[in-house]
Amino acid sequence: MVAKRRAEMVEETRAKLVRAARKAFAEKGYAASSMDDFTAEAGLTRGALYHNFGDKKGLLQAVIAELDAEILVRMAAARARAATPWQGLLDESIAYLEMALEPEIQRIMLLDGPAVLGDPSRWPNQSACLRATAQTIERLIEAGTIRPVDAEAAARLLNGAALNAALWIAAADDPPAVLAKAVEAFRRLAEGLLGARP
Amino acid sequence: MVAKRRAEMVEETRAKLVRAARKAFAEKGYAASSMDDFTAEAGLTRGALYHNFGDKKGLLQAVIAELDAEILVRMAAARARAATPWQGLLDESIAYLEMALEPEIQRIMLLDGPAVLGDPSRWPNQSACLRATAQTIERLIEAGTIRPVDAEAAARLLNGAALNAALWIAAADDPPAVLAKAVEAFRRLAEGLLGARP
DNA sequence: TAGTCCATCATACGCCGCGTATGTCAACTG
DNA sequence: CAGTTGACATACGCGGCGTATGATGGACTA
Repeated sequence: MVAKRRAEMVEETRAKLVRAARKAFAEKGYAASSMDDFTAEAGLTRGALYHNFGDKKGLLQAVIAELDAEILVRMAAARARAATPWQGLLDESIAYLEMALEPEIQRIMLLDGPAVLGDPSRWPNQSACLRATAQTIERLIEAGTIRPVDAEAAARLLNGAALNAALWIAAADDPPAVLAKAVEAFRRLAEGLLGARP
Repeated sequence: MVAKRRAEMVEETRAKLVRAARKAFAEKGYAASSMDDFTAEAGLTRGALYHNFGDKKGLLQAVIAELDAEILVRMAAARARAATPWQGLLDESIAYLEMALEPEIQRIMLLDGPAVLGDPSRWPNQSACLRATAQTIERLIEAGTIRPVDAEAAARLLNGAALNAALWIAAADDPPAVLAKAVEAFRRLAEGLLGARP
């Protein structure tokens, strides 16, 4: 147990801070989260935070990077389960929509993230899940499933639609019912990307 | 000049505060805007602010209500100029997208607003421009132009897509070029709402 | 193995901004 | 014209952030 390596201890400290911050940000929001509070909860002080992450925004970036990686994995899993590539695009988008309903993801990545760090496409990790969707779209274009279109633009629009729908659903009185409406409307919009029109 | 009525003076004070706050929020963002600073700039103190708007969030709500009303007018104007109702929906959405590029609207309504006040559909004025879009869609359904769909869901998705696209465009290196891509992709998505498919 | 260095974190300090409690004056009321 | 109330200014305390400084214990060298 004792005599750990230096790198291990640093990594452990960073993990503790990210975990505590993630919890605090999700529950109270970024602005209302006191650094003294959640660093203490992690058994540390603000000194460790400033040393490892520079400032409060740096820690938020780290938390977002972690969340983004998790989202990426879950979207890929949804896409992999689909019968066709087209259904894969729909399923990964719906999966994104459902994930965006989780308070942790919604509060940190969809509300505070853009407000504090600016547009997601400018984030350090470049918002991996956005690029993943763009790649999915590009493959569908190459396969002839959907008409040529700027993949990045389409991905941004689809993600934006899902994001906003998630906020709407989460604030609704009857989330499941509203989720169904949103999914149906989303499918209709996405179908606008499909092949030739009459 | 002197001997103004009480109600007039109050309205003037509120207008001054809203104007100063709107400027500060747009330039520095909500969190970085010091109430002491921009109240002083309006020739007042924080006392007036707390008396008229309760707190900083209350003032943000007032600023947003003002912006929302302006957006509503401009969207209606864009829709009115269109040749057909369908083109009206597209034009009002594109107008929204372009307005979302303006730093004032983007910073206050799209970034800080949701982060501080939560989902726009829960705002006091209920986000008038969202309801306007929903109404436009309902009319198109009644006219048979687009297939039946939950109008509110479609409106939320379209607005969300436009909103996110705006953030993307504003942060891009070549905004005009990216705007063109976004508009084209948006049109394609919206066409998914149109009549029967093959 | 002893000595030195430096990364890692804790502690201490000052500044700023928010919210509230209190004070003041002009405007309305009868 | 006296009393009341609304509209705003002033004053105070608290909490949070950032930085500067201090302490400790691995890691490397000879």
